[in-house]
Order: sequence, then C-alpha cells, then structure tokens
Amino acid sequence: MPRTTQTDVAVLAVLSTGPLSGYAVREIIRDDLGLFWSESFGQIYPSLARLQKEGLVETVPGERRGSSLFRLTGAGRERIVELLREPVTTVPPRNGLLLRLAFGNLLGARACAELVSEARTKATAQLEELERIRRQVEAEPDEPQRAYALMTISAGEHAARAAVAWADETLAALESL
Amino acid sequence: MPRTTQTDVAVLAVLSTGPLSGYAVREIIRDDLGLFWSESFGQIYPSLARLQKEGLVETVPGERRGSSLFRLTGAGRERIVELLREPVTTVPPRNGLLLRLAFGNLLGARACAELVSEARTKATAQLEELERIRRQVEAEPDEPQRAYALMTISAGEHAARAAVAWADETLAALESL
DNA sequence: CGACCCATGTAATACGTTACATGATTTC
DNA sequence: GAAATCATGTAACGTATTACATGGGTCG
Repeated sequence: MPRTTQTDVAVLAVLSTGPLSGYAVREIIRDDLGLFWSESFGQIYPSLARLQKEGLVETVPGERRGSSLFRLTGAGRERIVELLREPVTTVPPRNGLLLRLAFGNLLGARACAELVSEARTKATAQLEELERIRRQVEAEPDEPQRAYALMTISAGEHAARAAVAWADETLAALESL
Repeated sequence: MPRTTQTDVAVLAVLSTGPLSGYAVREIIRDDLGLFWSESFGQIYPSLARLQKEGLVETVPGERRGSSLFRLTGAGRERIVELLREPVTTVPPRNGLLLRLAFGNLLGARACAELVSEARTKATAQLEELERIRRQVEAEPDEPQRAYALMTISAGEHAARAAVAWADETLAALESL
C-alpha cells in the first residue's frame, strides 16, 4: 500500500472540475474514473473533512436547502498540481487468476481453461463497454479534457485486447495438455 | 479489499511444492511469483502460524540445527485445492498514471508525456526481463509445471507489449496537443 | 572476526471496505 | 404518500506494510 493516501489526490482532482457534494464526488469517481480508480464512502467523507481542515477545500451553499458543496480553495488548486506531480505509486500486484494458473497442476487443465475463458469473456465485455464510452466521449465538444479522456479509454482498450489475445493463446495451450 | 485473506492461498500453494521455511516461502513469492503476486513478512509468518493451528501445515526438522520447515498436511493438500477453486477476487483498480492523465489539463501535456514515457521505459524493461525468464524456463525439463509457468509469463508479455503500444500512441497524441 | 545472509517474529501504523444509522428531497 | 434517490457520516472489521528486535550460520 502507498505511504500516503491517494484518496486526497483523487478527491481534489475531481473537485477541480467544480464544486460538488461528497455524494457527487463518489459518483464521478465511480462512473467516470471507475475503469482505473475507486474510492468508497468510508474514504471520501473523512478525506473531505481532512481537506477542509487543511484549508484546501471550503463549503459553499448548494441548491438544496441546507445542503452544501465542497469547492477547491486557491491553496487546494495549488496543492492538487503538487500532488499530481509526485511520483506515481503502484500497488503491489495481486493477480488471482495468474496465481491459480501458476499452480495449475493442482487445479487441473480443465478448471484452468474455465478460469481463462471467464477472463476472456470479461475482457471482451469490457472492450465493448469501452467502445461505447469512446463513441460517447468523441461526440462531446473538443475541449482539452476530451483528448485526455480518450487516452485513458485507449489504455483500457489496449489492455483488454491484450487480455483477449493472451486468453486465446492460453486456451490453445491448455487444450494440448 | 477481499473478504478473506489471499495470503493463506499463496502460502499453501507455495508449500505444495515441498517443505520450506517461512523465509524461503517469501523468497519464492518474491522471485518466482513477484510479477503477479506479493506478500510481506508481516503477512507470511502470522499466516503460517494460523495455518499450523488449523492443522493445514506442520513443522518438520530442517537441515540446520534447530531450524524447522513447514510442510503441508493431508488436510492442507485438500484445502489448497478448495481455495484455488474459489472465485478469483480482484482488487479495486488504482492506476495512478491514468488518474494523472485523466486530469492532464491540470498537469500539462509536457509533464504527461514524461509520465507516459516513463511507463514506456518500464514496460520495455519488463519485456526484456520476461524474455530472459522465458528462455530460462524453456530450458527446464518439460514437466507439467513448465507449461503453466509459461502461461503466466506470456500474460506479462502481452500486457507489457500492450503498454508499449499504448504509450507510443499516447505520446503522439500528446505531441499534437 | 566482520559482513552478509538465513531465519523468526511483533508492534505500530496505515489503508480500505462494508454495514449501519439517519434523514431530506424528488418523483411517480 | 411510497419508493427511489440524494446526502452525510461513523463504527467495526479486515488487510497489509514497515520498522524494529533478535540471533544463528557461513564465508571471505
């Protein structure tokens, strides 16, 4: 696990697009960043409280009576750039499929083939989903944002296509065992 | 995070190849499974103690005076197959590079290109490393084990090649921004 | 005989999810 | 006015890393 929580980075980054409720922050993370990022409520709310105490976000009255939105302060706007500049921390790998395959002799070729086949199905489904999202994003106006969104989509597409190719190759290998 | 610790699965699986010290278990996980799995000492030793209490592993005297090795019991041998049969749990995604790219307008095209370039370098290095390991494994006798090891290596190769292709495409896109 | 590796373990701390508790607002 | 959604937060629990503490064996 990373030394410093990345939650603050994600929350600040999302808030850089405009004032939002904690609930809305979570929705954006889930719906727009969900393919490569995730946060739970249990992380987001404490993070917002922390960031407010540090003066990086402030609350402004929302549309709903009594509701308030979180907005980046000037300090917050500086901080998020600082944070994004910090080196990318990677989580230690934990690939359950490859662990099972590495000990495939315990599981048997048949069961392994099922697992790989499942992975292939998931990858093709993801590929379709990504193509759908791509069309949607490409329909948006050509703001600088769009180009960056397309890069993250493309990363998913490359990974998914690689997964499918690997699965096909691996299924063939398992067949001839 | 997964509901039940996957550490026990990995430890039992490694011990299925023969009796080992806790230290040796960690070495195998790091050196042989490191490309897709990781465990720290702080997980391995408590796991071994737990597994021993459950009667899934037992200790046998090792070669060194006073040292003892952990060995799977019959129950342990059954259990590991059960555990491997359980559905693969996936960790929620946390891709720091894609998070930065998604908010690339905050970071700027130049800094983004540096990050992507770094990722490309890492991927090519990994590709070379994997080819080295592949040659090494291919030199081993053709036991059933070998075929499974090659599948995990191939997964890494596909992923690394995809990463390189994506990086090239993305660098070009950033150039024309 | 000093450095390094083998070996075991614990404590402090951090990270993260899930479930629970609560209530307002909107929509049908 | 019932159901769904918006909204906020906490508590319990589980998972995992890192640093620390300790000592035996090996090799130069």
